[in-house]
Amino acid sequence: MSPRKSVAEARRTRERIVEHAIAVASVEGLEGLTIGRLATDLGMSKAGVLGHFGTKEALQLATLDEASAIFARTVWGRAQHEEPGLPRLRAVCDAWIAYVETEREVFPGGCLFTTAAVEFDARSGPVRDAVARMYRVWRRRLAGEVRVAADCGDLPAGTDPDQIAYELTGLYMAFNQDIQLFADPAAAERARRALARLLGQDLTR
Amino acid sequence: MSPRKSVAEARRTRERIVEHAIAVASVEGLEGLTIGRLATDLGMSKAGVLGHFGTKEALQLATLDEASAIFARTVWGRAQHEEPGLPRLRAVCDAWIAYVETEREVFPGGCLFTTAAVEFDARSGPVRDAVARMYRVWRRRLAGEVRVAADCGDLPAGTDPDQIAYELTGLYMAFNQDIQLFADPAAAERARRALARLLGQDLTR
DNA sequence: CCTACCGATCGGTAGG
DNA sequence: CCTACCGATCGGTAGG
Repeated sequence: MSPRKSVAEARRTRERIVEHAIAVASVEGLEGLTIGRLATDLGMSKAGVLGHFGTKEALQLATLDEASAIFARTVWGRAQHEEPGLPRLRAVCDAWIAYVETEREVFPGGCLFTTAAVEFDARSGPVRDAVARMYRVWRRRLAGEVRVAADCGDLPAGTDPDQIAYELTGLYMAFNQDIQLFADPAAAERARRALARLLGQDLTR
Repeated sequence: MSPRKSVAEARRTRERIVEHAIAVASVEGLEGLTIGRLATDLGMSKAGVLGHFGTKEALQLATLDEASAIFARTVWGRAQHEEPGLPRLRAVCDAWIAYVETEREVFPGGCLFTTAAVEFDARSGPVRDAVARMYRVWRRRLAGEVRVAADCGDLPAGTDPDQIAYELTGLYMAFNQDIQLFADPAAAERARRALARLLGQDLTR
């Protein structure tokens, strides 16, 4: 019997649980996510699932954390090599559109953050706090990139970074809705047009 | 014993249930809404609550219907006397901002439609269908008002009504989030500025 | 509108 | 990681 292998296997099991929890939560919400459902889907016992986290709340936080890592990797990571300012901002927004459009296997019910934000925005507790913190970080990063773009003249002088970050957030919420609620094939096109108005992006490229 | 009075009382009880269901659902969601919770809050038995609707799904649909009536009355109703086109569109958007800001007693957890849309956008069934239908109607009305405004020259000639309606939806989703998740006092100001950009609205009036 | 009840499922624990 | 179990609550029904 090898303790090392056992530890590695346990970690792998935990990863499997979280990965599936993300998929379930994107459809049912973080509250609709249940231990029993996860156990059945993964062919485990409820105690086996819960043992990795202790409480449902800890499972929710772990699910949120991993979703956050995927989002950062997919959207922000892809734009990291671009120059700070408008080039990187455009790359981020393009990656964001692709993320909402193509990550349907990871998030079959759409962006988990949109779901979690609306689900917990009227509650209190650690999950709500985690969601709010993630949104704040994301908005601050967006606004920072807008600021650099404005400072170097790529965006108009009077540009308000927080305002643009706010409008970008709304743009992607509506985009997510067009895809999830209406399954509208024109959704991405509309999102890109809104983006063009906001950032003066070249539509023809 | 008066059958008429009894019927009227039953209707009044039903209205009380729906009114409270709206408040609870705006915080907990339409799935988080439970018969037992309603019964306790209203000092009734579960059977007494459920008897008015038959099933939880029927209760959810009744709650959604009443919320829709309130929304239509508060947002669209207030602008009805304005001239079709940009004047009415502006009045609708102003009323919409006021609605999100001030209807906190009716919707303590924020706009029920935002919550319901995200909660059901990845599911199937009558509730999802009802939510989608309501959003479609609302978007079509908005787009119609934009079209009139563009036709009579109050908005630029190339204006795409569906595009504007899409961007307006996103604007209000982000606005709702700023209020609910961040309790940001600058939320309304930001929403008005986004509106100004979108509709060329005069900010000084 | 009530009491009394149903089977199913919830999050979680004990003990191994 | 499992089985076996806990009290609480879920939506819903029977009968009045």
